[in-house]
Amino acid sequence: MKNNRDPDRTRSRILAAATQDFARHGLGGARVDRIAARAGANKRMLYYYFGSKDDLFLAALEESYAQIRNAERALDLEHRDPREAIKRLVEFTWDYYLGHPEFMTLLGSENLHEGRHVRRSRRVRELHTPLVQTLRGILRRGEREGLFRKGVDPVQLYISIAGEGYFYLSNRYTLSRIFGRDLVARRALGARARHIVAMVLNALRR
Amino acid sequence: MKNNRDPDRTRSRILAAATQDFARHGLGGARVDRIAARAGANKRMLYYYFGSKDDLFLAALEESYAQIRNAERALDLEHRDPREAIKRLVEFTWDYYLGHPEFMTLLGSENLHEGRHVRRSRRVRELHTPLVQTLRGILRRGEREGLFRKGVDPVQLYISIAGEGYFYLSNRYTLSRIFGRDLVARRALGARARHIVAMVLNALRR
Amino acid sequence: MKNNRDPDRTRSRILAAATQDFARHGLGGARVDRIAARAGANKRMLYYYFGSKDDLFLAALEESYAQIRNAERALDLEHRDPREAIKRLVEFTWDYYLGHPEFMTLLGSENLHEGRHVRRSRRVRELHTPLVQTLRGILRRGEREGLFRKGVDPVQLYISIAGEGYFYLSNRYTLSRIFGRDLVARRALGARARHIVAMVLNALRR
Amino acid sequence: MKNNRDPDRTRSRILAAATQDFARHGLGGARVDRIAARAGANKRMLYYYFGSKDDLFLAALEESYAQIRNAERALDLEHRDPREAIKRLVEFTWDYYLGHPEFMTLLGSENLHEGRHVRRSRRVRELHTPLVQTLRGILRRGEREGLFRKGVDPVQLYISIAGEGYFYLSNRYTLSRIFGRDLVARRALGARARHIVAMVLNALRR
DNA sequence: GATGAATGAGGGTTCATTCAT
DNA sequence: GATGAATGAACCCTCATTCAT
Repeated sequence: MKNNRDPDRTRSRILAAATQDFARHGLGGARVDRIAARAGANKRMLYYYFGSKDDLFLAALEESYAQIRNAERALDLEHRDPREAIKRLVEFTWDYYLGHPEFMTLLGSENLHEGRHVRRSRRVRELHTPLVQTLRGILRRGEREGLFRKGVDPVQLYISIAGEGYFYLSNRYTLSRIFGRDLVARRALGARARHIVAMVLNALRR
Repeated sequence: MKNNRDPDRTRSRILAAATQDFARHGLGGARVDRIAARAGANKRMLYYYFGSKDDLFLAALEESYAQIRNAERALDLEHRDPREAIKRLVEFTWDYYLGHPEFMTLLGSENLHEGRHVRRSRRVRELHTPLVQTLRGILRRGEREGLFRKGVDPVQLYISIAGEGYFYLSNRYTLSRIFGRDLVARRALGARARHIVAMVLNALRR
Repeated sequence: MKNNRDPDRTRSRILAAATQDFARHGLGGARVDRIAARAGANKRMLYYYFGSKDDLFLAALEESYAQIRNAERALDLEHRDPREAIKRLVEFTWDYYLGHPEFMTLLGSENLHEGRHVRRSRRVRELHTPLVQTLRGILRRGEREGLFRKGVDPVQLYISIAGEGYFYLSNRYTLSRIFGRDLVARRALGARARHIVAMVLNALRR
Repeated sequence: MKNNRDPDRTRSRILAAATQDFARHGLGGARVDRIAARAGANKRMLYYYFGSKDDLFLAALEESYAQIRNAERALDLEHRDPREAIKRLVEFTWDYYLGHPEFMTLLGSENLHEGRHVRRSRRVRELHTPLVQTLRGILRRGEREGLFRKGVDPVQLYISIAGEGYFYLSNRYTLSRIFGRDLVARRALGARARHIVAMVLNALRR
């Protein structure tokens, strides 16, 4: 059951294992040995394909960004009623974080290291141009239709939408402890989703 | 320049150095040698006063929580107009994160490790009971006075207020990169502060 | 409940704690902190009274030697029938090792370190002169009375008597394992005692 | 002078160096750095091959047990006159301890630690089954031929044979000191060998 | 493309001992 | 006689990376 002689699968198995390990333990806490073992690959292969632990981390991060942006594009927000579009985006973002906690941890690690990997990546930058355009379009249409108040910056809005979910989920352990509540109980999650939608939509009202 | 024979100062110098190093490098990335050196103390003293790296991390975290909650209490929110109180809290929270980036990184580390330190800390739990009471009171008064919509959960609201600032600031490196903007430029920071205030107050409107 | 101002008790408590710790963990494995804690004394006192860990070890060893030789002298072997005297000595030695396992461990440690403490101790040497004299006397009387064979060296005999018990008891863990028997079960201990007595008495027969 | 690329030699060099260091300094006193240096290997290799200092100790112990039992088997005791067989075993055991002092120290360490390594080792247990069988056979033949007294337990006898040499040699430093004799002078060693043979054979007589 | 063996720098922690009071 | 605070050397172990095959 060796994974010999299927370079693509070897590569992608390493990347998957790495994403998992980086997510669970952070960049510094991830272990090259563990990643190789989990991927069923020789440690040397990891260097063969990715060059270094840092490069592997960047590859994992790029891949994760690509995935969320891909899923986002499929929402088809441009052709919907502005309020509906915002609601969909809010719910999608919440659900995505909920379903992909590793993505948040990857972001956390990258920011702990002051974005030193992402800075070198052209791909990451390119992935995000469309997102801003789309949001700007929705906001404009909402303003014209008298639904939204004026002057809302699409970037600020996106960061708000993401932040409402990110902070709750990425910091769920400390928040659960300080507030004495299990914030990831099923009912709590549902309540949070409704809260965020209400917050954002109300905040945009004229 | 020995720092002999002033146990309190030695202890607090170690704690300060530790907070800094944990903030900059995360729990795993922090170095016991570096902390001791920065504190001008012998490495052994760190263990003498705190027992282990993990216990030192918890001490740093508890201290940080205590500081933000102390500052928060000084806002005297109970005796203010509900809208004013919320605005002050929002601005305070933003300013605090802005002025204490190490606090965010500490939280990030603790959550990466699934809250395993904070779980053992009674102190952290106790520090937060008053905060929720205060917020609940403000929301009630706002409802009674017809200013705020009903049914807003104080815990959810607090997480929103904090999340709006936390995500923007803690993830400033990746966000700056993906949106192609310097999010910590002075003007950008001012814009974000205004955005958050507007978001939260608008969201609470009846 | 401080043990202030009773120097003799402090000293002897330290010595007792040290003997225990050296016995349990060996010279290298013993811990100065643990000894002080167990003695309810400040660590500095240990150095005040004994000078160093090594000197403390020697003190413990000397004290232990003194105790076994004292108990031995009380057997009053000189005035007994030679066979009876040997039997008493064999049984005493066995019982003493059984009741004072820490003595064996102390000896083990000292020999691991090639006797470097005992070499400096005049006291230890002096403690043992009478023992050889006594044994020599018993053997001579036994020979004259036609009970024992000739030419048995008292030192060799003593080492045999001690060795029969020492090896069995000091190596009880490995021996129990390799022979698949619990050598310190009550019945096993009784059997060993009888075996040793029989061995030695039979070996001395004419 | 790199010792690259000969895994078997590397492994066995580490094991040999470890055996020496454990023997000389005990388990606690042995130093991983020293072992690696003496083996001409990188310290990391020690962990690569053996996992931990404790596992390395067990490996050394197992290997030492295997060696003495191997040499013992070569004595071919089953086909000899019972008295001759016992004599050969006694002399072999004495000579082996004399020639392999490290084996005694290893046993001493293991027992200081209450047999915690050997307990996990199936190999050690298995190595010793044949020995007891052989001794039992010799004793039975001796009884039938009217040479030996009845009721001697082979395990007890073996422990006596080993103990007579072990105690004398392992405790040679303290014993030499307390009796004021050099017990490892050539003549003393010869005398001890003769003493043990005489003791054991006389003790078995009918 | 793939492998097991090897490396050296440094990780957190513990130690016996001493200083200032 | 007694104490808490301080020291620096060293301990076992782990890491990302590279070499030889």
